[in-house]
Amino acid sequence: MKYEAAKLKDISKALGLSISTISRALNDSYEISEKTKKKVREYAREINYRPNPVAVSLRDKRSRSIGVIIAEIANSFFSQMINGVDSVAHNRGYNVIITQTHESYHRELSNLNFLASSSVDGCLISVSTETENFDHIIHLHEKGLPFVCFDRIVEGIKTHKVSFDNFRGAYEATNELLKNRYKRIAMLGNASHLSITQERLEGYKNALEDAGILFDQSMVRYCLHGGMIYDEVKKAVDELMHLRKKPDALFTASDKLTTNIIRYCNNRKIRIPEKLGLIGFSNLDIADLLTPSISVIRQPAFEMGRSAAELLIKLIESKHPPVDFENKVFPPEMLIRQSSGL
Amino acid sequence: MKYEAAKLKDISKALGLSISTISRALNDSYEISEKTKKKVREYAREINYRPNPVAVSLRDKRSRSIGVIIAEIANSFFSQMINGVDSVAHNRGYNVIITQTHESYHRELSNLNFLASSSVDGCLISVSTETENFDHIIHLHEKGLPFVCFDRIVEGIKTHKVSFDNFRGAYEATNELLKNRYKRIAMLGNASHLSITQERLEGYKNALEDAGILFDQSMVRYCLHGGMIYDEVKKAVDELMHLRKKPDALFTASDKLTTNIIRYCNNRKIRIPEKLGLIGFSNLDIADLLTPSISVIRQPAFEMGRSAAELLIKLIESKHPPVDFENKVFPPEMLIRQSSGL
DNA sequence: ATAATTTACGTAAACGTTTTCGTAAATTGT
DNA sequence: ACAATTTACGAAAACGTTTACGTAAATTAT
Repeated sequence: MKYEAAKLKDISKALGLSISTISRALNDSYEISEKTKKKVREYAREINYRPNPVAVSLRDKRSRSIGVIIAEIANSFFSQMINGVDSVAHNRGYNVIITQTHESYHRELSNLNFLASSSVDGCLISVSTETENFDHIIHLHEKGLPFVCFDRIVEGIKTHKVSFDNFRGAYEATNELLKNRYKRIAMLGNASHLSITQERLEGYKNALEDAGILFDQSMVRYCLHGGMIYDEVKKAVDELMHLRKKPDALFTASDKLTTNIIRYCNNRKIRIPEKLGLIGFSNLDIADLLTPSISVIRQPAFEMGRSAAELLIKLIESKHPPVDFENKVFPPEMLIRQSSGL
Repeated sequence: MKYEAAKLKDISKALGLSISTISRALNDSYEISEKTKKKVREYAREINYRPNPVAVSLRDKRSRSIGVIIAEIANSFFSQMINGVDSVAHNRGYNVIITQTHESYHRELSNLNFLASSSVDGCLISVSTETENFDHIIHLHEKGLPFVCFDRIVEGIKTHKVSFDNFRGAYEATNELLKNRYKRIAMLGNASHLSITQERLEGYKNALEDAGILFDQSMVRYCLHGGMIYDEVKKAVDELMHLRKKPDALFTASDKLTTNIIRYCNNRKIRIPEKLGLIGFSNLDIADLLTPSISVIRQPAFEMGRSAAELLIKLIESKHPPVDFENKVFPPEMLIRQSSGL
């Protein structure tokens, strides 16, 4: 026994009216008498009729669903962001289809094709760390599929963007360490070609510069997988720690990097903040429970998700392509705790 | 300019063949000559044709999508579980639509209606803490919508279930505390009517009993929101801590309860494990990084997700309703660390 | 050589909606 | 009283597939 929902035909037969009359009655058309409307509405409610969204999608050439492409659900930044997306999408009657790249370009490609062929009305995308070429996205965008980029920004695409003030976050974080008299501050970044990595690097550089400290390329290391793979992080920090002049503080430029550095220091018995000052990007809501509590740059992920979803839906529902595009930049929330100095 | 995907008609016109011939060629029908098939396939590939899934859904009366109802995405257990669901669903060509209840019965109801009317082929559900009546689920299930229950089990529904050995997890956790010579072990549980809460309570009780300790009702407290709301947790622990004979150890029966207890102890400067032994359910992957490191009962969330998805898809794709139903019970992974005693 | 069968394709219906167009019946206007 | 208009509805097409059915042409069988 397959699940069968009520349809217009059922109401039509039951009331001896045509299908089109039923449809119009339920859509409150002026062409239908109040008496008929009432009768139809009552019966529809009785059998719990809901328009079949698949049929409506086919007819309207829109599915009322939006696709989301992110790296990992099991990442506090993204899961909070999805919450934001979800909250506005559901309110506006849109379905959300979430796909993960796990930081793989290949999966990003296949997810994107999947979403496009699934007739989503638009797409929210934060590219994978592996993605260096944006042709797949630009191609679909040019064919008319609405996109909103968030977090990791795609170059060369004319659309709305929701991003974060990575420069300022990194600048203030570095500055916090400087203020606490750390002298040799290293930076551990995500994949070097990502927009966010470059912006964070600039913030870090500028803070050093403003403090009169010479920028030293050897104090910067990148992790292609954004900190997901512990061994990659370990290798990078090991290198830093074996420099002739090793760092006395560390700025970590992603969520997973921050937690894996803490794991590293635990393993190596490196005391934070005495031996190594630490401040990093993180949206983990228990960063304050660690010992020492971790100073973090927090991103307003939920609000960013809301904003991205709103922009996308606006794009989808507008008749004409907008003349100019918004670039919403969210400010960092600096949560200064123990790890960045006492 | 709206996004327009290639369709059969485009190929049909281009090659001067009928739409049905194109369709059959692409579906490798025996009725079409190899020569034609080749020609069609090549052109289809050239224009990147993909069948419109909405049209296919309407035709086939199935959408190749499954709905998931959980409490919170931003909860490590659920996000890991979704990863598992996602991994098998995508392999089998199914879409995953995730909805959150935020532990509200009302939202569960509306999400379920939304999914059912969205023509999902089946549903994976872990009920909200507020849900005490399962009629909405049973009703849809009786109308033929396939369900698989996981984690929090629904009573009175004849279908596959994917659960966790809550009894054993609670038993072993309590036992661990007993082994370390804690005498007055309290339990902090999720909403009392949930299946998981009752099973965990039984495990806790049995461990006490086997150790010859009298079960004391006043040592058990429940949090209706499963630990989501700090004040609710605080109130419950405050009560425990103001008992004449206050507990010397605590068993927390959910993810959020465990982290919020740690927050409570931090605030109140209660030393773990000296003043209060602690062991709890948690799937956080940084429980080992806290000081002290937290002993946890870990649930194989990813595997549970995979299993649930596999069972659901099997249900969806089987012609006849299965004669008997599986009840997969996953064993706990006990990660004993410092918080439960030295 | 002619009948029977197979091959290779086209036509049309169906899935459940919405909407354009058409039209009897009822109402209004003069 | 008759024309003009409005009211209230039905028939049918369209969205993009898949597939049952029909059928010329090609092949095989006798």
